[in-house]
Amino acid sequence: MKVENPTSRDIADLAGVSQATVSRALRNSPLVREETRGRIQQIARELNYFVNRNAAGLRTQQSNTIALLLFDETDGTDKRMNLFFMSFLDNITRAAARRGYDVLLSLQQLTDDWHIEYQASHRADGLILLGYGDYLEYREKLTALASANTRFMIWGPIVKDQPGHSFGCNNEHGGFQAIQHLLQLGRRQIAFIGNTSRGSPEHAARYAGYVRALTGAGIEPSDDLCCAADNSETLGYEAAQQLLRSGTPFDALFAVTDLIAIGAMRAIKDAGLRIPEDIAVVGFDDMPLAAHVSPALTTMQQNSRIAAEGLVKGVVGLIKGEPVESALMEPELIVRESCGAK
Amino acid sequence: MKVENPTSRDIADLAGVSQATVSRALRNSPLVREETRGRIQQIARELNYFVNRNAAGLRTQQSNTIALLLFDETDGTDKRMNLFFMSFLDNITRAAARRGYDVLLSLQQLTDDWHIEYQASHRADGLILLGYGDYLEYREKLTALASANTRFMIWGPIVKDQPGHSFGCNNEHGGFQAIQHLLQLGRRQIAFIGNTSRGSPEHAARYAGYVRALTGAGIEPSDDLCCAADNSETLGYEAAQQLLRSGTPFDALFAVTDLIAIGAMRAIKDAGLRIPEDIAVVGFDDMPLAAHVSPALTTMQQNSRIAAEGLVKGVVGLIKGEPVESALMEPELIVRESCGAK
DNA sequence: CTGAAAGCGCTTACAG
DNA sequence: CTGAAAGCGCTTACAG
Repeated sequence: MKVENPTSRDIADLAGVSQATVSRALRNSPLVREETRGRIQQIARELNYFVNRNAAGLRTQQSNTIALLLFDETDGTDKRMNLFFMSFLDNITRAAARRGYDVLLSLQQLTDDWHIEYQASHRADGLILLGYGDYLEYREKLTALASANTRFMIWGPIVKDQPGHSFGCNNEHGGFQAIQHLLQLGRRQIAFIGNTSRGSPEHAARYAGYVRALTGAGIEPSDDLCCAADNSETLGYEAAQQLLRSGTPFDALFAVTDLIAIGAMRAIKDAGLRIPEDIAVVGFDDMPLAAHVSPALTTMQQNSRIAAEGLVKGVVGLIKGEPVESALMEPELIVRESCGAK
Repeated sequence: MKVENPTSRDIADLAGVSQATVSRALRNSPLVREETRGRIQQIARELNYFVNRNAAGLRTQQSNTIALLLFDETDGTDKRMNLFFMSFLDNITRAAARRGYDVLLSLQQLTDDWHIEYQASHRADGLILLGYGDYLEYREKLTALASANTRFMIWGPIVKDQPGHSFGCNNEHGGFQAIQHLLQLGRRQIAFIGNTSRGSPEHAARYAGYVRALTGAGIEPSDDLCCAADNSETLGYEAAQQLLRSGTPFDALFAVTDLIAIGAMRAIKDAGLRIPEDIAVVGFDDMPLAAHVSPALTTMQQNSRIAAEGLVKGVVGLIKGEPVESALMEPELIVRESCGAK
């Protein structure tokens, strides 16, 4: 009774129906009489039959797969990946599975330009792009993707005139909240570390929130308390060192990412200062590390479950031809020790 | 000239050859005259053509895809994933890509039993199973997989009579090296935290290395210095607390994983003791966190690039019907601050 | 409610 | 070196 690699035809033979009826029954078509359907499904189960995805995909021109393109900006020296992505991955596969989609993983650099290939080769019905970095650099790639009619969602901010759809975090409001929190704790000289250039719109938005909060409190943001740094622990360390050496005093520091914050905290400690007593620190991301550094880092959390849901819902919508809007989710302040609130 | 969704037939028409010749040319068959081949490939490039994977897969009965099944034992309370896996994922996709394979990602629980489906549905040609936990519990699943003729590699130890092939870390030798290191630094009362039961053979093997090293140095391993704990920071904390309270003095601690070590370090600090002065600590895994805790954790590193290579090479071998042997790789001692060597 | 038939786009023996 | 033809295993109009 066992067939090696059963096909719908094998089931049809055993059930005494046509192959077409088997196909219908297995897809729960109401066209098939319930009794027949049950019998067929029973046989399929016994034979350990599963629909051949290649055949079904060829026929329907779908793969029911989403390609997840993760491009991170590790520069070779700093091989650490953005740990926030791990739970992101988890939640994305779950959100996709809930909708009947598999997830194809790729962690190549975005400098290669075979992303289009995923959809063109019918391996994926749509893409999700995850990564931090200089969005201006990607602009061209995104345009190519869009013009190739690729369905894709970008994890990131809503950027004017950027091709495609995105789902991201309300970074401006996140930055604002972080500073509000520090202000409420009585801090007045709040330094900022992060890249505020147009090339990293997410970080620039967090900076904009920083400026708005300070201005709203009647404090003039000072260039002397602002130091640029890309997302790495080492660069955070160096930036903090620079701020400390510049002589302009500050009693709080908002780092545009946790990784930068952690580097900065090390610099502050190396300078013999205490956290949060002398300098309160707030980060952004809530990567797993954040809860484990000492003191534990207060940070703006990006909920990866919500993010994953937004992205997957987006691509699936695009795949199905439904109208999709770019959207933002709200980050949440997680109060730990580094800000001095506890 | 642009065709919406070009097929090999479109190219054939444009090149004035048969569709079969196009197929051959695109696969670089030496059967096709070089001039013809070049012309065809040129046209394919211009049309942005990519072979329809569903059609090719249906014809060849292959998917050129490996499914990566990640099952972790997060108990709901501790949602942190084993961070070691992130770079593992990265290296696995790269190793697979090098061999022309895509990677399908799944992070479902192994308690579901659809893994067989991946191969039966022709979505993947083989599987890689990643996860820590009670291997005895998985035994049944593995047997089912094997009897369904599924090609799979397990990341883990070589277990007697376990179905399938595995690639893992030489945990016994790793444990041995960790203890050797502590002994060389003059520590004599070395505590152990970790699960030594048969259910976690990897951890049990590390314990075996611990015992061998101590015995070799003429030290009788003491049950009073050994405390069981599964892989979590919280459980590591509690286990260390228990050891400290028990009254049996110790000047070093070997934790069977970094996560446990990090929890234990917190307990040691909370007890007012210094690391490494009072108690030296060594972990296992070298997860990204390890370098960032304070003091930085000395640990046995598992090289994820080598691990990924071993696993991918294994499945691909199985897929191609080549003989595959289970194997082990050697972990490497990474000396940081927590052991007191620096 | 069911069946016969077409066709998705490839790869590959077979024939020349 | 090239072409005509079969067939991989489905899904789905079309007909009854």
